[in-house]
Amino acid sequence: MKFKAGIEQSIYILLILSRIPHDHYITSDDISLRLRLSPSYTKKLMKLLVHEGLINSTTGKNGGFALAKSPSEITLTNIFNAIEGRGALYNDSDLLSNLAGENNIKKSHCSIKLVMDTIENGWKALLDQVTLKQLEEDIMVSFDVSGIDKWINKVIKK
Amino acid sequence: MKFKAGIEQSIYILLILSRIPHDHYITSDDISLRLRLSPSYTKKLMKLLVHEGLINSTTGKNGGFALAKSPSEITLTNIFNAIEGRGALYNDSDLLSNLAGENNIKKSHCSIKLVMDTIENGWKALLDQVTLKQLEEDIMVSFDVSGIDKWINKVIKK
DNA sequence: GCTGGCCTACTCGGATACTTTCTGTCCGAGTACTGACGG
DNA sequence: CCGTCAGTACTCGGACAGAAAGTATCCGAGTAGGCCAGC
Repeated sequence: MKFKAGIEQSIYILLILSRIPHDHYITSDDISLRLRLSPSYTKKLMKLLVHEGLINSTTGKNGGFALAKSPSEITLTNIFNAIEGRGALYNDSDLLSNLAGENNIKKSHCSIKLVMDTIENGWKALLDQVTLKQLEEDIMVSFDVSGIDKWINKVIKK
Repeated sequence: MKFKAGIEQSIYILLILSRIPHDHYITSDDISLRLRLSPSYTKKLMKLLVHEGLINSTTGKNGGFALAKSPSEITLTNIFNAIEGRGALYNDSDLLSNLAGENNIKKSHCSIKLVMDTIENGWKALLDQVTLKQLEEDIMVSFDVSGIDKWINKVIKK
């Protein structure tokens, strides 16, 4: 039970995309080069982000990726759903009926499942509070972004 | 990113142990038989629970396991720590320095790491609110436990 | 000189291997009961 | 008859495979720009 590494990588990918001027694109290869990630896996992640509707992709020469929403509209929940999928954290394997014996269940729902769902919802609520915009602002405090912007201007395409 | 199946299994193991009279023991094989779990893996899980100090084990003939704490003192956090380990949910892979370029970090800590830690703490707080006693009471509502207690009286040893 | 079509180069996208984690198994270490033997 | 001692049966405990998920890769599909030929 750990975050996929892809979660962190996606965050950085989106942070880069958030600094690209409107109507411009950047290739996945440029991003993976900068972040020193596997180019193929970066593409795979970005594909997932496209599916989730967080970013747009343009194919062909001068193609690339761009943010589909404003950074303030993208939350960690979105990223989490895109990369980890929407499946529940917890799937009960019906141990309760084994424990209780057959024909002894009054409720259809296992109460442990209920508790777990509650926890999962609380967890999602935590993720929902954090937007990409916030992360970006936090990052900007910790170092000078001009170097990044300079690099971005070199690699973006219209 | 999912709960290990072992988490749920451990919960049920502990629920069984919580209904055993004081100073009595039950073997892992009896438990795995009742819950229809792999006997070996059940032992493995219970070993982890012993390491965490949640249950006691006695070896030898008439040996077995028993709860080491009262159910009200055992939280989901304890179980989680025992099974999943105490490692952080999130390990940053220092992508920030790749993004920023070397020699450009003002702060020593990546702010994303900070956000993630905040979320992880919130998550642990959620788990901490749920005790084994609560789970037991919830379960008792949903079905008749007399069948379980009867079975327990048959298999426990002093 | 302008327009249309074709070609090429470059992009994303999906099917395919490799690695790590999780699950499950087997055999050895240790202890309490049991039974026999001797006093 | 009672106490002691050794054997045995049963338990947990740790080292060893198999399965599943996560990570990384390669090659094909598709598009936009550039070049050339024809008008």
